[in-house]
Amino acid sequence: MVDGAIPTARTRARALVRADILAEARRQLALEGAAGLSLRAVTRQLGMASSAVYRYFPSRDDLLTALIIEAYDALGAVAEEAGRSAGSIAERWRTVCHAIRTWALANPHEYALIYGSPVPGYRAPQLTIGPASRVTSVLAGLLVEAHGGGDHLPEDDGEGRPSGAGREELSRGMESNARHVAAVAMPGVPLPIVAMSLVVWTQLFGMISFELFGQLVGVTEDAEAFFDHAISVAVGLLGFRSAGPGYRSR
Amino acid sequence: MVDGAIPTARTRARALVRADILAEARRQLALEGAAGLSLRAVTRQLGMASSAVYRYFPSRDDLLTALIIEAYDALGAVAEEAGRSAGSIAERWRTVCHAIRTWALANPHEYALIYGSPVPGYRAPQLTIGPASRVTSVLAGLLVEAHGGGDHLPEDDGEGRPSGAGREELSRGMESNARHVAAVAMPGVPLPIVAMSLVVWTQLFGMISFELFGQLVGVTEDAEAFFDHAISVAVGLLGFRSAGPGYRSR
DNA sequence: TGTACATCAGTGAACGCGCGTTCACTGATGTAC
DNA sequence: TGTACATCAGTGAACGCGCGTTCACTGATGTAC
Repeated sequence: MVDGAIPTARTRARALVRADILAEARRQLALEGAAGLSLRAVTRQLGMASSAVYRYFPSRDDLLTALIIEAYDALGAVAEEAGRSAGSIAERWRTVCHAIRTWALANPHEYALIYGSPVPGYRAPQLTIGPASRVTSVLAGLLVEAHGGGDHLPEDDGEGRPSGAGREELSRGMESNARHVAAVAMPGVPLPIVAMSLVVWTQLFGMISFELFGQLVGVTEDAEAFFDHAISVAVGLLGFRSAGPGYRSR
Repeated sequence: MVDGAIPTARTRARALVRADILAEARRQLALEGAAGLSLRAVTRQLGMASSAVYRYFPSRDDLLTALIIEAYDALGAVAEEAGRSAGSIAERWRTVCHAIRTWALANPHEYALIYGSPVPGYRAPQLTIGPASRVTSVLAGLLVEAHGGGDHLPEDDGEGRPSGAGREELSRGMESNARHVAAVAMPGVPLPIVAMSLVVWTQLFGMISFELFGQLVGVTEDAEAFFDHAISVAVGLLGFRSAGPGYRSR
């Protein structure tokens, strides 16, 4: 079918069945996790012969790839929408972080699929790179906006250093890391801030993973309060103008 | 066999075979990950009948539990030894963090087993809690030492607040989290520092997980420099006395 | 508009595989007298 | 020290299961003339 041509009944049916397979696979992923995903179980649930799925996905791995892309896209869309919210950069940063956590809590297996331990024997193809970068692009975009737009840093020392911790010089290796990341994702953002953003980025996902994977059980009873606190710290470290009188989600 | 009695030949043989099974299971875990661990493969490799393993482990899950405990204990031992190194608290903190990362890079599947996405269908029994807390106890211990021992905070404002970021009041929920953690693991450490330590803790493991699980590929070429940088930030946030002229591992 | 042919979604049987676990057994090791 | 019995590590066959993938097929849908 050429782009723009009228789709035939067959083409339309094909798209529907493909969507059915993906939906059922997603459902089973949510119940059992990636390791429990089975082509036979999916087709059984759909009332098809197990061999029929090969008309749509060449192998189990390709189905898994499709699910990974879906997950990245779902999270990416959630983050992008949160990034478009009103408020200061700091407030939008908080909103994005909360949106990511909320999505992760609602879709734990999908989150584990993309941020957990790699599925054994599975190698992520290049296809997943684009969707994977959507979330981080939103966070990077807020930093770019902060440094290109009107929201200046409150205690900027003129060389873009964050206040307080992180004042140290960047090591040669770290400066090279930051330079590379800045070139790809954060043009115009001072390198010390870029470096700090990487620290904050790993903290954010580390915290969410710990919460989801059970490492916080018995440690932080109030996981939401902990999350809020960590984001306050991050906002401070990134030097955003203060978000005003105490942001609280919900 | 009563404690202290002379072990019979049978008892000694039993201990050896049990160790063989665990060693082979560990080897397969390192190659394939937890999902690829199979009782039959283990016994095949050892030249035993597949049913023989049931004399040692009642089920696959019990073998997995033993491996999890082994992994926690191995990492715990590494961290404890690093914690006993010479130097200031800040230097020892760095040493411990590097030891954790080094162990994780050398034993990626073991790390994934304990800090990655939960193994589907497996529920960690209470037995794992003790070994699991060894690593974090080392980190907590350094903080306790810093506040009970001679290493005072450089810019302590008298209420134990870390300098720079994190100056904000703790929210009610976060204060309760910190109070609980302090009671269990960090007696005498001011609550704002306890709160900060949780942020730093999740950053540390988030960073290691991201490195191991491939999320840093194409982002931080020099992962070691990034790790160093993040630890510098953490050391600053926790208010340790400066580690002196630039610690660099290797 | 009608016909002949090409496409292709879906079928059902089969292949070959590996898994965890059970069970009746054998023979060596350990224990009580 | 020797004998009778109990313990228990290890065997090998079997059960029952589910998996991914292949393949020749059928019949409905689409296309070219």
